[in-house]
Amino acid sequence: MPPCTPPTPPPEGEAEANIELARLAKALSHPARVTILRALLRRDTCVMGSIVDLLPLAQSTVSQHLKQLKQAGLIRGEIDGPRVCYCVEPEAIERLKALIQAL
Amino acid sequence: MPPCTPPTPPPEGEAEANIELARLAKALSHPARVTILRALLRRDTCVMGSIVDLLPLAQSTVSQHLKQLKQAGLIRGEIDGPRVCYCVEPEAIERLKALIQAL
DNA sequence: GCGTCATATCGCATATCGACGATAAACGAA
DNA sequence: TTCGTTTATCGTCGATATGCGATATGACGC
Repeated sequence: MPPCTPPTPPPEGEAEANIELARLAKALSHPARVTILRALLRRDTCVMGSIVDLLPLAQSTVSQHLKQLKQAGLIRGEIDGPRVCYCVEPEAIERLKALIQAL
Repeated sequence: MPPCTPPTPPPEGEAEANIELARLAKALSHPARVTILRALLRRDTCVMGSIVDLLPLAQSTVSQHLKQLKQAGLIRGEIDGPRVCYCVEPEAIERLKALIQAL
């Protein structure tokens, strides 16, 4: 007999939390995106050009990664003259931390 | 001028941490895998058959997801008679929590 | 207007993911 | 040994991810 406790009913709203966590985790599932997020958190950079310099990737590829981070709600892009200034969404980061910590 | 601090050199060993975090995040990047991990953490189930019952997926698909969780080091499978008993690797979970919290 | 700079998007190639059914492999019981 | 139960693997498929160069878009200065 395997060492298992009797099956408990899955807590309320767990399915939604699982989907939300999976979405956020997916956004972090590529080293380049983790690198970008960390750089933005350090506030080293916020402009595309300098983010590209951090990575061995083409500008278009970096733009795609930024798009994914934006779609996951982890970052935001504000138009700043001819550039776009990216910054993190602190609430989303906190949400991610909370979901992971609750595991 | 965008509101950026002067560029700081990236901390020591950050690239490795980014890769490690991306690997762990990738393992959690699918709702089914989050569901499985949570069930194992609750110790509701540990055998394939009951895990399959939790999900609207075929047995072979669940086996694939378990394989990915195992390859990421988040779970372990112990042969228990004709069955396999899966359980979480607490150290890996703690590592994940630490990496996320350090963001 | 025109050109320039910075960024986003398009189009394409390749690789990986996620799903399934079918089958193989391992084990206990009869 | 043979059968049934349980899990892993294989082969295949469509969908998605990742990368690039080329091109479109948008904002500014002239």
